[in-house]
Amino acid sequence: MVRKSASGRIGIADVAVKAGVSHATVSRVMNGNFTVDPDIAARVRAAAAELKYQPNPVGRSLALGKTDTIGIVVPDLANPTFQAILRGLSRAAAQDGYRVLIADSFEVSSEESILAGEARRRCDGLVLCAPRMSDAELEEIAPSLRPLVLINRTTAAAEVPSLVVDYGQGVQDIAEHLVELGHTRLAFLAGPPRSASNGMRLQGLETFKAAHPQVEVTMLEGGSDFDTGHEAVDAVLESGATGILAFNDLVAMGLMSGLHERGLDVPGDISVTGFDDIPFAKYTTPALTTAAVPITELGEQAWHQLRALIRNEESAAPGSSRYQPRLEVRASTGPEKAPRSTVHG
Amino acid sequence: MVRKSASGRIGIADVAVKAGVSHATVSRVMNGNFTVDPDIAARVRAAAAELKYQPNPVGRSLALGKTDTIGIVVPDLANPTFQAILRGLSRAAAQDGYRVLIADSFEVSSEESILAGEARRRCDGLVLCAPRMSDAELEEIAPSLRPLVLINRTTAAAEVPSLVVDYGQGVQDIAEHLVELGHTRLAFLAGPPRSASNGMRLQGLETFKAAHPQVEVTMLEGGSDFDTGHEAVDAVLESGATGILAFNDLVAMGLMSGLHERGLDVPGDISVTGFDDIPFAKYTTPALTTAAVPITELGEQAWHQLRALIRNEESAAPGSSRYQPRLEVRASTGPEKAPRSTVHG
DNA sequence: ACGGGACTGGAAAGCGATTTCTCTTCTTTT
DNA sequence: AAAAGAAGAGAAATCGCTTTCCAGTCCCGT
Repeated sequence: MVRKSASGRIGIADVAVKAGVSHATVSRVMNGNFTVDPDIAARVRAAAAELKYQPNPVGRSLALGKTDTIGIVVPDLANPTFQAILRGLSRAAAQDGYRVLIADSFEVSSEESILAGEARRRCDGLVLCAPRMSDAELEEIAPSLRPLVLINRTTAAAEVPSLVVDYGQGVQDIAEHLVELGHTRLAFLAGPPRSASNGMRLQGLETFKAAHPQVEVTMLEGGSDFDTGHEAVDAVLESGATGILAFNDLVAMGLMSGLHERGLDVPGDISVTGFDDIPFAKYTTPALTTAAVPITELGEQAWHQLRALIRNEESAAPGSSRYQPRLEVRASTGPEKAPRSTVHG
Repeated sequence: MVRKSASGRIGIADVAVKAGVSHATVSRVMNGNFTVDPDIAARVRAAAAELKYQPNPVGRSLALGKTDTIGIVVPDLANPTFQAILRGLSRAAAQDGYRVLIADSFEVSSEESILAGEARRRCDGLVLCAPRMSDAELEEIAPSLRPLVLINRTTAAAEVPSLVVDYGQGVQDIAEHLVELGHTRLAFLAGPPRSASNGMRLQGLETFKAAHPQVEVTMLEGGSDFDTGHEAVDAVLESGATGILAFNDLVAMGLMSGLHERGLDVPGDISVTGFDDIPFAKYTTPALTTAAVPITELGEQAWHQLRALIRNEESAAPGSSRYQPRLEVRASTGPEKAPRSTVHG
């Protein structure tokens, strides 16, 4: 009969009794401390095996002051970008024996810092993914969240590395590509207003406009999902633009679908571009021209940065790094046809 | 100057000192125990606020014997189906103040039970998603994992509710639909061999074949992602089938993309169907005919079942439930054209 | 043969909370 | 006014484990 120590599960005490030693010795054996007589160690191991003893991680965490768990806060778990980051992070962390706790803020920026704090206290470190909170708030809470790694966001707070994708450059590359194809009237379908990556894209477009004064760039309201793109068809057509830069691949796909329903040809009538190069982008018809972001790798790198912080708080803070998107020209962009209207304005 | 109790963070002891009371009293106040004098309670609260005290969840967990966290084990975090389940689960659990810890087994079935055990010990309950392990192993470890909820898998172990989608019925519905359109030669692009849901589909097809002896059904090897579908083009064409049942939407999309590259028309030349009705399915060209599975809802229901188990182990074990897929006829299926070859075999 | 260093393993002190137990102190009742 | 009862708050036990501290053992050199 297996003794149960008060609670329902087998504890270190049960093993100690069965092996006829103190629980301190059991602990030593379980943790590979070699100051234990091999015979006794064997006896303890046998007892542990027979009882199927597994140390309670909560007790362990309390004693050790670490949980072997990291947290990640994302604004929207439905977004493929964040899913990919999560996947990369989880995979990399698992290889080092760490688990990941997820927190979805559902784009409610006011919840973010609370969520982050709660997650952080249960973990050894935190990855904050494209937080929607203000710069001021971020800078204020960042220190209490360390070890902390930021993704697609930066902060002035010390010891907080951040990994950011250069969306501004990516958007410029795409716009250049469209211009080279002869397009002179572009439209940008924007993303969520609070998204920093949307801000970076807007900045990139400003730079582009400065360099290409002859190109007309219309800004359209948007979002980050299929429906946004699908619903934007009218606005896009009204703009008269022939080259559309969608916030991301999802929006681009929704838009293409909508254009298709209107009987318009992509890229014959209108060229459409996305951003991110999600796995689906290759398989749309026509295949989507987009800017590829090594997004899973981003999650992986986030772990490496976090690991460095966790392992050695003194270590030279690993600098923040910047990822350059790579233009992927596919079939959804083509040369501008004869303009539908000769003059405008 | 804020006192730090040994560790770097502010503990209950600091608040106790600052408020001039014992930590027992602080605990009482923080937990809404009303046997504390209002004046003292106010003093404690003030001290806690000033020190920005937040109770350490690990210490709390040890004392309370609960972590307010649940775990989920999935075979592949890259799979949209599991992502959707995770999303539903996370959202529902968050509403009740629970967090979720994720574990990805990367389709390595031998790791699954270890992973599950480790996750379970850190949590108050576990959701096992489409486990790839054998029935015997599942039944053996299930009791030690309780409270446990299974998704797309059942077990004989007691007190383990499971939520399963009736893939068999769904496949039959799709096949019927194709037959009604005049197709007499079908092909099934199978999924991962160890997947139970693949097994259910195969069973469904057997039932279908028994009911429709005149219909030829070819079985093809496959997988669960885009590339599988894309690479299956040759095999599909060789089979001579005019109606293709892909394992899921991803495979269907990959296949359609491949067929498109070969200059074939869907559904003109070949009809293609998917399974799951992922958000993308609506937006492919042509829009994908598929069987819709309320997958996010599945994650949500998993939480409800788990919650019932956690809250009251005595409660009538909530029965297992079965979800019926709903046929979504879209544009990727159409009537069979004149057969490309009159006779075969 | 005896003192000192290397080993072993038990006892006990945390880790940071919650909670029971107990002792005051203040009310209330007779 | 005395006894019984209620209420409030501190001391101490717990949760399950790790780890320091320390008391014995054993072996070795002198």
